[in-house]
Amino acid sequence: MALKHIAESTVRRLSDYLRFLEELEAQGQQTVSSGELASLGGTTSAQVRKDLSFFGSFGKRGLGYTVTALSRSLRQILGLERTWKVAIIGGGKIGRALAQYHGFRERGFDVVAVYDIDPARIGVSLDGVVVRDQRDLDADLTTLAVDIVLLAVPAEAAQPLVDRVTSAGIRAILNFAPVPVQASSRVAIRSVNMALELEFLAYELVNRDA
Amino acid sequence: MALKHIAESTVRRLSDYLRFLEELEAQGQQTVSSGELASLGGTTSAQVRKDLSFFGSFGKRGLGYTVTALSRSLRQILGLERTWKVAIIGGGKIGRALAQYHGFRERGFDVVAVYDIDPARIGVSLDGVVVRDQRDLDADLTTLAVDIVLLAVPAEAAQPLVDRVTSAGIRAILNFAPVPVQASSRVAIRSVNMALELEFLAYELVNRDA
DNA sequence: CCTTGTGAATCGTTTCACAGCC
DNA sequence: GGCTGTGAAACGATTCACAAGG
Repeated sequence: MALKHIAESTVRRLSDYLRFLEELEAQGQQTVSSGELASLGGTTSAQVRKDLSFFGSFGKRGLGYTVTALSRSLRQILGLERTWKVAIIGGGKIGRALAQYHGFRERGFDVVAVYDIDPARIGVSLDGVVVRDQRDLDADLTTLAVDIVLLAVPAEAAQPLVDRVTSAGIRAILNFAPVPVQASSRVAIRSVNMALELEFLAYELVNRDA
Repeated sequence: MALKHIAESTVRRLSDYLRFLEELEAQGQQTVSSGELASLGGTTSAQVRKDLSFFGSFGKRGLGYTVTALSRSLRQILGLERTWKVAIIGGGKIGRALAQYHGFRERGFDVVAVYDIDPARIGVSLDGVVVRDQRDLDADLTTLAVDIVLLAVPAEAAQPLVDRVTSAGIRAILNFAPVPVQASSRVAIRSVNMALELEFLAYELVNRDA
């Protein structure tokens, strides 16, 4: 299963579906239809069924999907049956906010270390994680068995750090620096660029129904 | 110009191009080719030319684009020739980090107000912006002439606030709550969901070259 | 010769529509 | 009757390839 390449948009929607399923589970709902999942996520029932069909067939015709079973299947597909170790590079405002963000741990992402180069920031404790010296980074990535690196550093520091952590074997990076970064196709990179999101909204404000 | 609907991906790339152009401008470079812009942004020269072609023809054959002229054109297309007033709802960790994030002001987005419902947070000053009582929100949105609202509140508070601010006339929202929110098609909404980005990376770690 | 601008071709995703099953 | 699963159709975005201009 999952032999072909799956579209990024599909994977993101699966995450959304999982969130809804967990809510429905908490409410004790037994089954759910593709139409119901669709309206929660702002998509269509056909889209939901197609998304799931890439990975198998999980529903019962005439009935829908069993909430708990589908929920478990999605967690397995998304690789959420284990916890993942996350290191944050950059102990500035964004790095600190990320380190203290509870939503990560809730979903199985454990922040195991935060790094900075500024001595004033090293040693500070953030929700139980102490900021470490960035010189220890390369060794730590291996000894701590870090899976995912979050980059919360200035623009000019981003690409060199991508190169550095990928050399150390990291294969997944979430970049918050306001600059596109590149790595080998073996490495998964996502960028979150908040200023760019605002620029998109500015564009929409100027051009929507114009 | 810009009559047809332009793909979101195109608009986002235009923001990237603009960033590169500003760098090149700072370095004093006079002209730039589509290929050069492409390699900076990790795309192709044909993509760059196609993106620009939706809005006009900005280059000279055999020569490329004049850095300053294209830069100005893109700023105009993206609606960045004016500043935009931004209000942040939620004075928790994320709201505070956003309020103090310098990257917004640098790109013409002025944080004019931060709101919270917790009396312990109200009155606190964040980089010159004082956290206000959320009860004042509706009136303030009009009197302060807010253009864009940033939502940095818990999941369950997000949709009600979307409804509330859109009723007050807001037409652009950047949502940081970890839940999809919906509004009329007159309103532009973007969501930044960091846990979802991590889940995508987890999926990639499990499935890439599998 | 170099590089743009763009129709045409390709590729990928979403939507449609219906057969199959509960 | 209701709802899934899925080929086929429609749609949309990217890439190709080349004519035209500097």
